[in-house]
Amino acid sequence: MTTGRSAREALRPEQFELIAKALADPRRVALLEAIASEKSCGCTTLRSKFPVSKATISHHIKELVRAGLVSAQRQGQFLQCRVRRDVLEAYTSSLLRRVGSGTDPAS
Amino acid sequence: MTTGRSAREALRPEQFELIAKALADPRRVALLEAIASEKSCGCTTLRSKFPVSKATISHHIKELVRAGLVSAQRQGQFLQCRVRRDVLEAYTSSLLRRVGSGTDPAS
DNA sequence: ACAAGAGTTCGATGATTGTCTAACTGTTCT
DNA sequence: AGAACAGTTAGACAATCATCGAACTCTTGT
Repeated sequence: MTTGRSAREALRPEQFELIAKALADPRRVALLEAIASEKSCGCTTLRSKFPVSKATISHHIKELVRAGLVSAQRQGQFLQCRVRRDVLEAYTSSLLRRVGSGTDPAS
Repeated sequence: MTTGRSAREALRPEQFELIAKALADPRRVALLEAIASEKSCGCTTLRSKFPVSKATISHHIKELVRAGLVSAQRQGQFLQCRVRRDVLEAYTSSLLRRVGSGTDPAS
């Protein structure tokens, strides 16, 4: 389904920073991992996997959405969230590009 | 010089977390970027590029070394530090692998 | 031995942040 | 309408962290 070109190009510095900060908390990465591996991933479902309150889950999801790593939409009373793998890949690409040259003497 | 197999395989969770935290500070990423683009990169050289004290530079470098993203050795009174690009790549690989499946319905 | 320079270590401080409880909004079902 | 459930928001608190100045170690050159 072609993914849309969306985040394939470079990230804006602001988003780069938001992503890096979002990934800095191990719990949040675990959450991201759980979202990626689940089909439906409401707060309550996720909450049953982590020993944190639903307020904390909600907060983490908000941060992940703010960083662009996750897209979420209400489905009735539930929250449907999916991992934006393209954004994650854009981040890793940007990171490798920024810290790329220097080691290889070919440049 | 074949790089050694070093960090090609998966990172230990502990190091994964250290790296993520190390990359969370924009200044530290900028520092990492500067180290990657410079040949010699002592604290004083780096300090001239960022408006921070040498104590702060030293602290950031220590964190980068602790995370394994940079290797540093004293060369006389100077500090010689290089970016461990293999470790950075191991991090991005681990990240993509962890948050990998789930979006594609093929599994 | 002495001075100057490069980097480290030590507290201290202000800002950020992960977490909680409690109160709130919105949805679904009877 | 009312109860139960899903998620959000607000305020508070503790922990972490980036930063600094100052004192320290180690090296180099005189």
